[in-house]
Amino acid sequence: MKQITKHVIRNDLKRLFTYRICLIGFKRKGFDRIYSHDLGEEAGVTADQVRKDFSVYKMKGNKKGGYIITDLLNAIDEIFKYQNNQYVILVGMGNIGQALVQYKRFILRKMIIVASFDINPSKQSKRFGIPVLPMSMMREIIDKFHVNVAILAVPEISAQDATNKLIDSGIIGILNFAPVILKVPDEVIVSNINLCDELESVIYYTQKVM
Amino acid sequence: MKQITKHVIRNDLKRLFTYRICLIGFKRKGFDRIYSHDLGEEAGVTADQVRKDFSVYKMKGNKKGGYIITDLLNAIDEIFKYQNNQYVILVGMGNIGQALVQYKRFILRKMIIVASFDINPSKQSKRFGIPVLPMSMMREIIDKFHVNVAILAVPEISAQDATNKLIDSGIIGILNFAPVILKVPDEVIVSNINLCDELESVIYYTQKVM
DNA sequence: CATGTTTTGTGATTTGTTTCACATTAAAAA
DNA sequence: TTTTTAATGTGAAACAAATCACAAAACATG
Repeated sequence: MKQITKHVIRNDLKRLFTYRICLIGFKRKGFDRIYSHDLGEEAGVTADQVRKDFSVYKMKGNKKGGYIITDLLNAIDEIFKYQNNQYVILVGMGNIGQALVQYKRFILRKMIIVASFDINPSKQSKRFGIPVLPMSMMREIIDKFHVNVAILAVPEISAQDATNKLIDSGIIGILNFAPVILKVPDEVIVSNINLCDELESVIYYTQKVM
Repeated sequence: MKQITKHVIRNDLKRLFTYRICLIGFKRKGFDRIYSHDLGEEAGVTADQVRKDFSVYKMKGNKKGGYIITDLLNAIDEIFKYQNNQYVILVGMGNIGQALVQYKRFILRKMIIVASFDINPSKQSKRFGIPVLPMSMMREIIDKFHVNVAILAVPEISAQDATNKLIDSGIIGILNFAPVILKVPDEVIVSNINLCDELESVIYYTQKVM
């Protein structure tokens, strides 16, 4: 029962996500090549760091000519395996849950919320674009769509129960918005997003600055 | 114009947030003392790490008796200065923005969204519990409530413009939900929450496991 | 009251990450 | 064609973070 906290993802992999955002931006602006220096500037890291990261993942550029943006994007896509749609489920149709269901960007990245679950039957009748189902149907949906990953957006108090049910139904990865450290078996991945902590940390640092 | 990315906050400070969550949980269960071992178990870190963290911040326990939970919570509160209400503003009343405005937990942590801003006048008439104002009123509100920190939940395309306006109006800390690396002056803190990246990283790791 | 046990507190060590330094290469300039 | 310049690529060095090991303290027990 080891808990893997926040930094589920290694820093260098996180930077790959950042690089991708930047690269897409450069591409949109009409560039097709990029120097480590410029990408670093955009991504907020040193040029050394950029080259080192690419070096680790065997992404090659051209001496003097920089990196070809499309190649980099393809390499990153390859690392994160973007060929196929990834089906996920969502538990908890409160404020956060509803926002996530309507969040368009997931689909652009081939991540599809196939269904959401809520204990409250009144939520189940409302129209959200995807089915809102009772918890009892969880296993059926997970099996049907071969779902591995769930987004957990339930209140703190029911987070652990929901987690147990998810794991019981075959889920092995959870993106958790509840401010609770979930107890899960070793093989289950948990990544926590704590909105209060994030906001608070910004406030903390702005006060340090002054 | 240096961008401070994701890890705005040092790892040890992040762990303090985690410890607090756990400590509140233990307190609720009726404990008033805690051993580093048990807290570590709950927080998903080693007991050594817990003691080391507390040691760094001069939080003292009692040999053989463990730590007094209330003392720890007070010490953490002291580090993050929780005496006063912290006023923040929100920009962008899309899905995410609306969810954040209704997010109860901010208030429990004395973080109060005093107003939100949206260019769309139709949003301004709707009832969300707090005023939804045109961008032109930003400076007035920031001055009135001495706001330092803003939550940015606008579409990617308008994120940089909104950021410029925020900084221009005196904001020095931004919690950014737009998938863009914002260009800001050195003294401005940016913390990025990229929901796609987070979900994707969970998917990535579940696929590694299998 | 002495002895054993449990837990904190922290310097020393190890491990991990970032930065540095420079060899290598390719293009441009002379 | 040779020289200069500007980039990548990566091992080595420096730095940062986590773990280890154990001394010190407090309590429990005989």
